[in-house]
Order: sequence, then C-alpha cells, then structure tokens
Amino acid sequence: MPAIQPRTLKGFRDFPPALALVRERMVDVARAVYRSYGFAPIDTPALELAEVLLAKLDPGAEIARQLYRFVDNGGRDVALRFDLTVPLARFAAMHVQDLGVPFKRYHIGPVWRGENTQAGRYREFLQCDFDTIGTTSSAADIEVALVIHDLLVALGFERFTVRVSDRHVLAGIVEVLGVGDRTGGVLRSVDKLAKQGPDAVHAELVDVVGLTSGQAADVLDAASSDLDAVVERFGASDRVAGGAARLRELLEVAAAVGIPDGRLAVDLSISRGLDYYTGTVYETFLADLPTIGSVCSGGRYDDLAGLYTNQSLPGVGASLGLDRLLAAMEELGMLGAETTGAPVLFVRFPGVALADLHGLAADVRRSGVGAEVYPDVKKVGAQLQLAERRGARVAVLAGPAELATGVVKVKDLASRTEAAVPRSALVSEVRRVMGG
RNA sequence: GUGGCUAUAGCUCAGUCUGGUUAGAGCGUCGGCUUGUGGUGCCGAAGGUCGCGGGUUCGAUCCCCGUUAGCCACCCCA
Repeated sequence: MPAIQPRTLKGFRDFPPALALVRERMVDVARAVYRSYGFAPIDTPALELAEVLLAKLDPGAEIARQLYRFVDNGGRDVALRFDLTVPLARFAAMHVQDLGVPFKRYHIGPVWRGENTQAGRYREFLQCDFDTIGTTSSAADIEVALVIHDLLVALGFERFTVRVSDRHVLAGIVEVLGVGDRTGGVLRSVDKLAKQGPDAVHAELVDVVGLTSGQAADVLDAASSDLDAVVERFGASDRVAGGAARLRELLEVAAAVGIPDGRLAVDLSISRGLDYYTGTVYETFLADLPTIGSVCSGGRYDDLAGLYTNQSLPGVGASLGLDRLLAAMEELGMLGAETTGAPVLFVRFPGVALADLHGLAADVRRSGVGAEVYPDVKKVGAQLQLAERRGARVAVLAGPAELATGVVKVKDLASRTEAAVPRSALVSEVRRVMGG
C-alpha cells in the first residue's frame, strides 16, 4: 500500500503520448497558420500580480471568483492568468511604443480557471490566441475570420461553421426599439438562442431583461433573420447599417478567397457573453459535436489596455481552445493509436553490434525520418508487435544473416510486406515505403 | 457556485433493486505451441482495497451518510 495515492486535481489532466503527440502537432499547425498571416509570437509569465489581472474585470465578475490566487513568499497578491488577453493588454501597455502599431501577435500557453468541470471544460487548458491591436480597420476583422477558417481546415476539420456577427447590429436594433439601456441583458439572452430555443429566450427577455412581449418578439425575429431583412427594417439606424456593412464586406472577401459556403455564416444571435466585445464577434462550432461549445471564439474590442496606459489600443482577435478541440477529436474518434515519435524501428538481433544498428539508424535520421533502435534482444515477433502498437510505420530487420550479405530488410508494418535491399539503399527504401 | 446522474479487472460492461460460501464476461496484457517475423487457432497465466471514509447489520460491492472524481443541465466560457 503506497503512502500517497497518486492522482491529479479536479479539472487537471495528464497527457499520455497518444494525446500529447496530437496536441503538439496541433500547436505546430496553429503556429504555422498564424505566422503565415504575419502574426509573431510573444510569451508572458503564467503568474501575474492579482491587481493586473483583475483591473479589467467588473468587481462581481464570474471569472474573478474562478481565479487561482494566493500570497507568494514575498507577501505579494498574485494569481495565475485566466486568459491570454489580459496579459496581452499589460504587455501592450509596456511595449507598444517599441513595437509600433498595428501589432499582430500570437500567444500559445496554458491558462487556469477554477470553475466546474464538464466535457471539454478543464481548470487548466491551452489557449492559442491571435490578435491585431492598434487598428480599427475592418481588414483586421476580416483577417481574423480567415485565420479561424484556415486554422480549422489545417487541423483537419471540414464540417464546421464560423458564426460571425457584429454587436452593433443587434445593439442598434435594441436602441431603435427604445430599450437601449438593456442592451447588455438582451445580448446575453439572445446569445442562448441556439441552445435554448426561441420560447425560452423570449421568456427570459420578458421576465429577466424586462422587455415587453412585443419588443422581445421583434428582437428574436431580427436575431434569427438574415442581414438583408434586418437592413430593410432597421437600416435607418446608422449603427445597424454600419455593422451590417462590415459584415457584408467580410462575406464578400471570404467568398472571393474561396471559403466554401456554410463555413462562414452571419448569425446575428451570437454576441458572446463577454462585455468587452464591441463590434465583430466570432464563434466556431463543429457540425459533428456542437454540444462541446465553441472551439474558437473572439471579437473586436475598442480599448484593450485603457487601465494600463493612456494610449488607445483597439483590437480584434480570437482564441483557439486547443484542449477543447482535442477533447472533441477524442470523442469523435479522430485520434490514431500513434504513441511514438519515430516512425522507423530497428529490430534488435543477437550477434549484431549496437554500433552497426545505430549507424544505420543515424543514416535514416539524417534523411529527416525519425528512427529508434529497440533496446532489448527479444523475440522478433514481440518487437514487431510493439512497433506496430506504438504506431511505427516501418521496421528494419538487420540481423547477422542480412549484414553478412550486405543487405537489410525493410518491412512495411501495415501491409506486413518486406523487401531486402542493399545497405546503401536503406534510406531510399524507407522513404519509399513511408511515401506509399 | 446551484441542481441531478454515475463510480465493479488495463478498456467496455454484467451482478446490487429482493445484503450471505472462491465477484463474472468480452476485449486487452503476459507465457507456451513457434529460441529470426506480430493480424487467425489451441493451451495456460497474471490482473479487482467492488473510488475513498464512516454508519446500520451476525455479515455490506449491494442499504444509509459524508467525501473525491467524472458526466449532464444551469451559470459562465475555450
């Protein structure tokens, strides 16, 4: 009986190779997509002064209660970051003068929130943020939508929808209806439309937000109609017209770039619960697993760093919820059994010097393909079985018999076929098998 | 944070409602048939504090309470 029961904290998880390999690959993909659009990486500390993290939050904000916060050994009130946007605000306030605007950065790192767990909701999870700050141009908003789309495609998804809206549209409508002071409540309620249905939202608009039944019906009607219908009815409002124009431009560009129909859709009902979004908002849902929630969300904010600097820093960006996406892929059976970093395994035989095997393996590695030498001299079958279970693609059999005649056997683990080739042809044969 | 459901072998689950001798299955794992070739077959083996703690009882995996974790709804959000 061990003295201490090994376990992880609620909402925290281990990543065995099958998950960690996929996760690392996803991070690589995200990095590549972000860089292809000109975003540059930054990094910031996991731990910040609590006052810095709390500066932008309302005193009663839900997220403030979810903070992992403690007094450090120097008596400082500190907390783990709960997102990457607030650290960006602090970072920007300290460094924009050196970097210049517009400033485009991506930031991949873990964040912590002490909230209740659920499928795809953890207390420690990886966020992959990208933002453009220092410009109000809709070109930046459009770019965010394109990046989200490219990101999901690069990660291997086809059936997804990036839902886009502009808060000015619904907010403008609410103003026209004469209840502009209730905008926040209206947006929060309407945001639940997809999940709870029109009846529940209507009830909430009336009972909680305090609209008349007619106003609630108008809001719901607008939220579920398309852009043209809304403009026709409420276009006299500059605010509505302006938001609609930006959304139309976004759709035009998306179409011109060749984004397929359905991948990007205007949905006026989405508005995001977060108060600091002021314009365009984005949410991304998987068609095959919508219940896991948005896997990539974001929006435009007027002033990122107002509490830390006098310089006005508007911006727009989004965050890929990589761990949530990973959970979705796990549930959708998209994960393979691969648990090894090297696709080529050299079988160990009695009577073969390690120097010879490692020499051959080094040749394979130099060609850019990972290779490992099995450490133990065991039955060949057992070695092959382990190789396949780990997800290796190729086994190399170089035993005394082969080496005596100057050949090696290269075995395709999937098809279970093998070919004997001269030692000098090892690398080309390995590449041939892996290419096929 | 609020409410609900669940917890049995590495995995997926029976069994518990009607407490009672050694808690089962499939798959997986390991060994042998086959001391240099893994998907099938046959033989054999290992592996379970029935999440944890307490209570009721002659006796608890089963009933009760607590706790931890997972899941679901709300809240919020990636």
